[in-house]
Amino acid sequence: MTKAQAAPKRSSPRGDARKKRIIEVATSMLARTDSRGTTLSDIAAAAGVSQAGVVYHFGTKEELLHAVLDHRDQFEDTQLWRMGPDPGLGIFDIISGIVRSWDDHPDIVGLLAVLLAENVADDGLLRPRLRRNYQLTIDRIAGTLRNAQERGEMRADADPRLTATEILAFLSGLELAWLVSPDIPATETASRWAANQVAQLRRR
Amino acid sequence: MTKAQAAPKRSSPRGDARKKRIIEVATSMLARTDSRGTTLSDIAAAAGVSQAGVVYHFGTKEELLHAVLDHRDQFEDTQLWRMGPDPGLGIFDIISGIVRSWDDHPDIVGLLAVLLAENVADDGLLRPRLRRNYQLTIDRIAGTLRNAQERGEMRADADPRLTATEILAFLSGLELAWLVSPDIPATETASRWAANQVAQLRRR
DNA sequence: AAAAGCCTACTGGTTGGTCAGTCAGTTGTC
DNA sequence: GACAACTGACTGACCAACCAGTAGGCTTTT
Repeated sequence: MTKAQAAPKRSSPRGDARKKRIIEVATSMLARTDSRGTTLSDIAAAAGVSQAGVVYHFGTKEELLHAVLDHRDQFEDTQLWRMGPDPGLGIFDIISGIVRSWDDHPDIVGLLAVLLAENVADDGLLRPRLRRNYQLTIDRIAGTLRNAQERGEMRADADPRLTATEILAFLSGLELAWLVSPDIPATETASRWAANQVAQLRRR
Repeated sequence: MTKAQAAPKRSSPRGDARKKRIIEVATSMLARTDSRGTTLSDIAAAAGVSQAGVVYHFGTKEELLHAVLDHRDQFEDTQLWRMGPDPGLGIFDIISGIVRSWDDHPDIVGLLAVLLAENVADDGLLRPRLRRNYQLTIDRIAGTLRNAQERGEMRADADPRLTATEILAFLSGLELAWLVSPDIPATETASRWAANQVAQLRRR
C-alpha cells in the first residue's frame, strides 16, 4: 500500500474488458466488506485473475479504489440526476425511486456509506476525495432546491442547505440499515419520507 | 483473531480500573478508525499497557469489541431514554438534543455507524449482535410511538414502524456525515428535521 | 517482433495471539 | 508480625498467517 506504479501506456480491447470486469467485481465486494477487509487476492479470485494480475492493471490498491469510486460516481449520475440537472422538488421522487430499485442492483448500494465509514479518520486514504464528493453532492442538491425556490415551486423560508444535508443523511443512513437488515421496509420508509418532505416544502 | 482464551476468574479493583480504561480508549479509537484499522497495539499504547496486556484482559480482539459495544449500549440508554422509557413524540426533542451534545463527547459519536458499516457482510464478526441491537432500538422507538398514538398524542394514520426506521436512518446517516465533515450544520439540520416530524405527526 | 497481458514465486512488513517469566499484593499459618 | 504460598496483572520475545507490492519469465495479441 506504500509504493506506486505508473499505469500501462496503451491498452488493448481485451485488457480494457478485463479491467472493467475487475472494477465491477471489486465494487460489489467493497460494498459488502470495506476496503481493509477486502484483499487484492479476494478481488482477483472473483474476477478470474491472479493477485499480481490486478496489480498489473491498477498499480496500487489505492488506484483500484479510486477506479471503483469513479465507477460509482458515474452510476450516481445516471440515478440521481437522470431527470436532468435541475429536477427541483422532483428530487424526492427520484430518491424514492432509487431506493425502490435497490433490489435490482444491490451490488453498488451502500458502497459510499461503507467507504465513508471507513475513512472518517483524519488519515483515511480516501477521505479527501470522499469529503469533496460529499460536499459536491450537497451543493448540487442545495442548488436545485434554490432554483425551485426561485421558480416559486418551493417555499422560500426553508433552508436549501439544511434540506440537502438531511436528504443525504437520510439516504446514506437508510442504505446502512438496509445492508445490515435487508428485511426492513426501505421502500415504504423512503416514499413516506419523500411525500412528507414534498408536502412540507411545496409552496402553498 | 482465531483462538480464544478464558477470562480471569476473579478480579481486583486495580485490574478492573485498567480494564475500564482500555475500553474507554478503544471506544474513542474505534469511533475514528474502524476495528480492522485499529490494532491491539494501538489501543494498548494509548491505554498505557502492552499489547499482551490487552489480550490478558479480553482474551480476544472480538471480546474487546463486544465490551466496547456494551459500553456504548449503556451510553445510549443514558441518552436516548433519559426521559424514561416512554417519551412519545418527545423522542424527537431528545434526538435533537443528542445531536446538539455531540461536541461534548465526540469520542463515542458515530461508533455504531462505523462498526455497522464494517459489518454489513454476511460473515461480519459483529453482524448478528449489531443486527439484533438495531432491531431492538427500532422496536423500542416504534413502541413509544404506538403508545403516543393510543394516548391521542400522535396521529393514528402514521405507521410507527416506518417512522422509527426513518428516525434511525436519519440519525446514523447524520453521524456519518458529521464524522467526515465536522463542519456541516448538524445541529440545525437535526432540529429542523425534528420540528418537521413533530408538526407532521402531532394530532391536530 | 514488439508490446500488452498475465502468472509463479518471492519479499518486507504487519497483526493477532502464544508463552514463559517477573512482580506486587493478598492470604493463610505459626 | 513475620514468612511462605499463592494469585492476578502484567511484559518482552516470539510466531504463524496474511497482505501489498516486486521481479522475472512465459504467452497472447497486434
